[in-house]
Amino acid sequence: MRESFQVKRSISTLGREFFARNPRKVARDLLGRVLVREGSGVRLTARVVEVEAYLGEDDPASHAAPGLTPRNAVMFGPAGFAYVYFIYGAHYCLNVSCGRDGVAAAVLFRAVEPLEGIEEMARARAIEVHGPRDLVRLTAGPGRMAEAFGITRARDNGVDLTSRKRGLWIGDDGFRRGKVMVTPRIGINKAAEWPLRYFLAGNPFVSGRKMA
DNA sequence: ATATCGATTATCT
DNA sequence: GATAATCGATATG
Repeated sequence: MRESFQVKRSISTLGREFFARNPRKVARDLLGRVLVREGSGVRLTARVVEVEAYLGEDDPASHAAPGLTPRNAVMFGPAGFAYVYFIYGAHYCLNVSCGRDGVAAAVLFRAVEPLEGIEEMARARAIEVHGPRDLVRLTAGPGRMAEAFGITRARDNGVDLTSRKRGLWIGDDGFRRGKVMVTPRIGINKAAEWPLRYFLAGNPFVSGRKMA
């Protein structure tokens, strides 16, 4: 069977070494990878199209800026683990820890493009998907994609995203990303100019401004 | 298309 | 007691 006839490609996990690097590099290389939720019912998969790097204690915008606390502990630990926080009394957001054990760093997942399990995601979001507009609103934005994947702090904070054991992981399906755009991060007041937001140029599921 | 605003709570000062 | 890595609704051009 020729490659072009293949509909579903197998997905391989990303190893610890992938995440144990500078968060800027991890952020850029995460674009085009696949977020997977499985283990209870239908498998959910979605392509990562927008992320932001958070540099740790020296980054005023990072939750790690005040130093180690119970909330941000995962970011100070080894790379490849889920840091989930709750914000504005309403939304969960998913990050993955990066860099060296003992040094805080993370990448925030801001938007994904749904691949499998769209009906399940819509149910989790409590919205109906009819046109392309609704589809974008399903997973474009950190709070939205977290809700679509049923991510909560109680359930997912501290989960090892390099392992399939807990049913939430990051994989590679062989997709070759196109052009990457870099802009300042969204929704922050401190260090607002730092160019640490990365997204796939032209992808409709990217949230916020789509120009550099 | 851009702007402004309210909701709602875990977390830290 | 103030703040926040957001979202959805409403208002206006």
